[in-house]
Amino acid sequence: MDDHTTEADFEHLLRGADLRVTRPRLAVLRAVRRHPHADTGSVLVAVRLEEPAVSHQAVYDVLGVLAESGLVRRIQPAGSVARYELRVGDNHHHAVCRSCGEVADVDCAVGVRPCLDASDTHGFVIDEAEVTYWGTCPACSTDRTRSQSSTTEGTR
Amino acid sequence: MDDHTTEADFEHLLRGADLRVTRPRLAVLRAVRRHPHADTGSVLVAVRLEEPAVSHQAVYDVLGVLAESGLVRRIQPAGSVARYELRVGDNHHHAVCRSCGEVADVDCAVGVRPCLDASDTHGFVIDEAEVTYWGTCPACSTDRTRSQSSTTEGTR
DNA sequence: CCAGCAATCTTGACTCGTTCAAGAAAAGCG
DNA sequence: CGCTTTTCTTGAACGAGTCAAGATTGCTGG
Repeated sequence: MDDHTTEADFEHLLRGADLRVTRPRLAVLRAVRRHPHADTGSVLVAVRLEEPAVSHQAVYDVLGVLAESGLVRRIQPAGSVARYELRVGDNHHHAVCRSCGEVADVDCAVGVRPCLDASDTHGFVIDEAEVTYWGTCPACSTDRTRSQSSTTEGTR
Repeated sequence: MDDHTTEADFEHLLRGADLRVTRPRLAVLRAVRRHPHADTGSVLVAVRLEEPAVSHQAVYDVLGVLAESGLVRRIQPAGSVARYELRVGDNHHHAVCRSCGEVADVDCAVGVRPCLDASDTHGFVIDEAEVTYWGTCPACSTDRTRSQSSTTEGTR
């Protein structure tokens, strides 16, 4: 639950990115640290636990600039809203549950930069390869086994 | 521009998937064939060129069932709306332009099923690995070179 | 070839994540 | 300690996608 990144660390991160240090920004960073892969709404709720006066727009703005500055990473699996995480810099990937949307970190087996070498990129200048693993999370796997009958399951 | 898939082929595809053959569905299939990676709005416009009376809801429904049945593939890069393509069955990937959203097909260099072997999936049962290459398309690369001064460039 | 059922489509309202805009607040500089 | 610029608040708006109810239409069996 708790983490070792100190308040001062966050302050350094912000200053290092030429961003002003504000209460909303620190609160957002703390929220994202506590809730990896949280969507904007969850971040907003978490932020307001410590800073009740922060507007939803501020959270959108903050997450936006933090993502642009590379302090947080924004992920957005198909069919899901935007989610955020603090873990940046290491090219890791994500497993997404098709039924509940749960996200888990996955270190690429191949090592750093998985299959960044695409054969023919049609002239595109590629700077990043993102891998998303689709499947079923442990919780949903169990549910499925139990209520085997459920018809409408696969996609949607 | 034109394609070799005949009307009869589409009919077979639909019947094979236990789907009724309707004018809207055939029109959607033709539209997706003509416009690979088109979003729903573009598909709607294309459909109405031949079937003016088709509702937007019908297009959503049709694209939905076609995707569920595996007759079309739905892709949705972060920050983009849903896009569709006919090319299914071969595990190919996509290059997405960060500046204009253009999408191009990319055959994975590693062969079939790229890095589907994730090291630790935290108990997730993975059934698919999706790779998205992020970069700049040829057109946008050229633009960038020309107007080198542009400051706000990177993301967004 | 036609009746009947179920799947599909039309119409129109509505949700929800996200963005836009304008003015108030506060961070950091000199 | 003011000033300038960034950041935040407030409140409205946008747009992709969804929901719901009733009208149509595809397909099956007689």
